[in-house]
Amino acid sequence: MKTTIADIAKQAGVSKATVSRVLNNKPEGVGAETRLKIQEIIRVTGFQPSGVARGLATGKSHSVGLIIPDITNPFYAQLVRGVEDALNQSGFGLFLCNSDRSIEKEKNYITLLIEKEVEGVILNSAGSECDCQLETLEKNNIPYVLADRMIERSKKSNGVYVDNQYGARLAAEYLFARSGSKMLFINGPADLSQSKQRQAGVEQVFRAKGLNNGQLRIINGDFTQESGYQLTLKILNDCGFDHNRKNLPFNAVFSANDVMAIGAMRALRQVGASIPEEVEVIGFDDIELAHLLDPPLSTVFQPSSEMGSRSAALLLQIINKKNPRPKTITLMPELVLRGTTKTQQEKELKK
Amino acid sequence: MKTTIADIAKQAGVSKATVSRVLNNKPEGVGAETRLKIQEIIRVTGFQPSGVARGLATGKSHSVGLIIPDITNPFYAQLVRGVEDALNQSGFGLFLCNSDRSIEKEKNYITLLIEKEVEGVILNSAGSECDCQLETLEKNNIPYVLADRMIERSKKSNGVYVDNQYGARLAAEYLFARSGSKMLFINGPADLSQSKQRQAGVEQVFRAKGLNNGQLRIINGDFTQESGYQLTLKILNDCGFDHNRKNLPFNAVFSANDVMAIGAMRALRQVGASIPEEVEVIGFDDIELAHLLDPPLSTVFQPSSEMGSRSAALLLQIINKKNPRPKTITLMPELVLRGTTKTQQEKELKK
DNA sequence: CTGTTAGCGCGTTCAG
DNA sequence: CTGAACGCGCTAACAG
Repeated sequence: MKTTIADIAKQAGVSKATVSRVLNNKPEGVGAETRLKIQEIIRVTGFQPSGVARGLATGKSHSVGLIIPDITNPFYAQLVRGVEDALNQSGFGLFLCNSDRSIEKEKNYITLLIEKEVEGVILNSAGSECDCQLETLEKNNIPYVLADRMIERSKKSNGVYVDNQYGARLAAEYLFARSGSKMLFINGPADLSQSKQRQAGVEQVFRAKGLNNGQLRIINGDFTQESGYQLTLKILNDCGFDHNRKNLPFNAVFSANDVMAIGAMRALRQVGASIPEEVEVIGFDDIELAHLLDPPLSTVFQPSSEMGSRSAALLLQIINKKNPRPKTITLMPELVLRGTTKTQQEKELKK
Repeated sequence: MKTTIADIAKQAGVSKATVSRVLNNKPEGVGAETRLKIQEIIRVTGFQPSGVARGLATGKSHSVGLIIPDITNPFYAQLVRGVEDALNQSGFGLFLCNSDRSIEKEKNYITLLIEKEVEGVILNSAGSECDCQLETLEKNNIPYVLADRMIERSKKSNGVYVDNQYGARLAAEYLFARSGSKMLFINGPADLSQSKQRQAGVEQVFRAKGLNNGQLRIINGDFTQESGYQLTLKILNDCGFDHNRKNLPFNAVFSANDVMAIGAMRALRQVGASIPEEVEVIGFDDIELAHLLDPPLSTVFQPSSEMGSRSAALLLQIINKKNPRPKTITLMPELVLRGTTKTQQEKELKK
């Protein structure tokens, strides 16, 4: 069968304990000669100790879980990459879980992760109102960090966030800069913390500028390209938009992610509205392909990969008991102006 | 501390064995009453058995590893999603590993996975020449399936592939259809099986049509957008391309993946070559955003998600001993014509 | 139908 | 410096 620590011990003519000691690089407790001899045997035999058995004995599985909505979304792919890289440097394994933002799937995954005895969980998943999953985690005494997903109780939790309100403000300030601007804000699902914060940012600018209700329309999509497309198209149709009459119900679109922005652009193009001349568009995320679109998508950049690596680093800190009290890290987004917005220069000129 | 099966047993006034039996839903061996009683205790106490301990006892970790180059690449993201979904349905956990196509990283990950005692590995990673990782896997008696990555010895291995040669032929046949066509083929890294097969496909059509050497130029990129851009631009410059003289060194580009195709498009646009009028472009993969580009990218569709789910299903079969002899599944790619190619209709008309 | 006894492979005392 | 013995939490025979 599989070779074990006992086999190595027998071959070396020593006891399992000694082999264990060299396996774990215990500084002392083994003679230099015996150590070399055992190491040699391990080398030639290609022996690998069982992490499972070790986990049982030490209570450390050396693996963590990561729950995200969907790896297929480029934003999460970046985040996962950041997590994975940071984790791997510390020799940790990563269980990947796609929840599709379903609270039920998320619960099942948490159950799975607990069974796997992960040492920690990074969570970015379903809605914000139900936090029973976190209770389960806490009851089982397994630490977690929230990535880009604030929830009510998260004030007491560890988390890595991006300042969504600030990001939304950046976009809103740009789009509301010219007088007579009318914005369509395609927000994410209403129950998400990100959505609430971004909406707060938009409304903050809206109020500061003293605009009227006709100048801001907010709808909620589900982050898919299709929803951005359908929602935009519906509004266009409902308003009885006629390209010849140039009666566009808005001249600016701010979308809570790039993918929906792309959907919106598709709808706009379909009805013959030009971008950015007639409608300016700003997305959120800055996925890799955003600058490859035509016109290249202006957007609010989120440091997704960094959010992942910081989350992982924070979790590792907690696991190593280096971090007693809850800590929150906030990363800053940036406005990236490209082809779907009129240039700043042009705006200056018009003044 | 953590509650264990022994605690439950004590509370129920039975032995650990009995609890274990209801935990594993052993059809018989437990009285209906006792079973209900134990189930109730488990429910209220929220007890979850340790998969680690179970793994040690049964030799089944109920988790598998997946090694891919980079989750950030949309193609792999799709594949991972397929794998994860299929695995999760069977209650398996997934260790995700990004190798960056580095043989060393790949080896380290395999070591990690062996320590984790995964029950199987799905592999799509580094070059094709070194197969010592597979030997390690075999020596440790852990089954694996190759996903979209044929290697020399893979004839004897389980694998799920897409017919790359056929896919390349589809593209080449289209692009070589009109007389006087000159194709630039941006292939992937030369050592990859996919690259070899695609090149074979292109050359097969090339020979069948009896074309001359001036009509096909093959270069190797590394699947990044930047490489597609740089390589295309270099060729354009080396030929002393002058937009006014209309001396384009090729009128068709076939790229081994969509991302490089996008890079090539960027280069073409930069020098003022129109797509598809002056240069037709076909990519490979059909990533989600391909049809959102302007013009929408024509490409060879690969069923990446299905490749993932089929790989996982196959691996599970093997794990369950249902699949004694090596099996190979080949999926078929499809040519998707969109805006970067002149339409078929137009070609018909010109005849 | 249920309890007892042994391990699974490793880490960790505690003697020697 | 080293070995024997025990335990991690659970499953799997084997008894009763």
